[in-house]
Amino acid sequence: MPASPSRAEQRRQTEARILAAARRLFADSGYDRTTIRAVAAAADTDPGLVMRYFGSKDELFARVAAIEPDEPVAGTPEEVAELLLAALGDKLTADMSATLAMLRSMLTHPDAGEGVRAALTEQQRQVADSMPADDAVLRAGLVGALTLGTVIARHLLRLEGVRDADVEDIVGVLRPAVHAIAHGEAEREPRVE
Amino acid sequence: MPASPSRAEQRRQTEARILAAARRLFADSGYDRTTIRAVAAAADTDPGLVMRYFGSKDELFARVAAIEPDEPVAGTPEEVAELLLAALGDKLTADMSATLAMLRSMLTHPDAGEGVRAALTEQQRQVADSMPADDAVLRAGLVGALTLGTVIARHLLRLEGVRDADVEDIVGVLRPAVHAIAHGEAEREPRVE
DNA sequence: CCTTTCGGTCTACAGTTGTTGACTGAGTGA
DNA sequence: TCACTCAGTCAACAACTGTAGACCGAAAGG
Repeated sequence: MPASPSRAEQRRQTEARILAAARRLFADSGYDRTTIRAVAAAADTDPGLVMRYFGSKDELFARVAAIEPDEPVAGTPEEVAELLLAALGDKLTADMSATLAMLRSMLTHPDAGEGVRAALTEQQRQVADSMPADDAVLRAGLVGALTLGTVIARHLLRLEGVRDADVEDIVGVLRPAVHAIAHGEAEREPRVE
Repeated sequence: MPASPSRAEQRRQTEARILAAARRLFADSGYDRTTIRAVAAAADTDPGLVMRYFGSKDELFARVAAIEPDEPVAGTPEEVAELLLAALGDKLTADMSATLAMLRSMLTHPDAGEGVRAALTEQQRQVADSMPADDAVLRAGLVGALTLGTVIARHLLRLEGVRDADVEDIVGVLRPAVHAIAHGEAEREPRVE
């Protein structure tokens, strides 16, 4: 066994521990209430090291709270609605360490919401492009709002009934709603599989 | 003109200035980033006074971030859905100093989300009671999620298209969705007025 | 008019924060 | 082997925080 791993390897491990700890703490406690000292302690290292490796608290946060954009969506309005429902299902299923960090911290970061806003806006444009309606941007925005609200309700507020429902049940209840918002009238829901 | 208003009156005015300043700052910057000193400065008074009048930062916060519960809702599922839409319309219309404080600060307060969660849960119970479905709690929660997401999208994120849309348009787009979530199938939307 | 009350101000304290810089010791390449 | 690099440690900083308490001066009340 390697009693002393190579220096490069050691560094990689330490950085990874810091990132993991930061992710967890930012997600649990938000930006302000997460201290460099706490991150260092949780990563079993020193505050000075955290600074040296990541520059500043803000840069560390940026590394951890970066939002990977959703899959691009396109197609007929019905197809887009189904794609959005699938994406929502993913957001409700995944372990959420990233999304949670994104949500809680973004809402507590100095320029709060900017990250979430950017991500939602991007998705919104794509969705809007797939609809002919002249209130397309509004409709696309409202689908985003529904998604955001649902994720917050489940993961952040842990709202009774939403917290521990099956993801398929949630998506099932939301399906007619998403279709109704995305294109004028409610669709008869397609039998999946 | 009263060069020197009565002592009691003076006190009332000062307290009011402090409360107004606190409401604004908590809403704009969240709990942690709002300091007693900043509140005092904005109210053109002294940090010590703020402490003397309100006890602590936490008590001051509780005073301004208290959520007044929504109107109770009841009736047939259709009626309940319409009541919820009306309540949503109100939330989108009002100047939101209270609701904004509630949202932004609640999400940044030490025990974040507890207030929002409590308010939503109460409304949720009422709504669930009005539906026969056995997934009533889930459906009620999702209506709450939609409401929450929409308010956040408009006031906090200021999402393009949602930010400056007419409230009636938003409610109009959301009507079939709310009906679809609240009771299984989408209603033919009632012609209002 | 004189004492009491109390709104308002000022100073200070103890703790925490992000951040810096000097230092140590072990791994690394010549 | 020896100089060098660099991961990791430690102590300290300046700024800022919530909070406490002493103090002042004018209104209130007898």
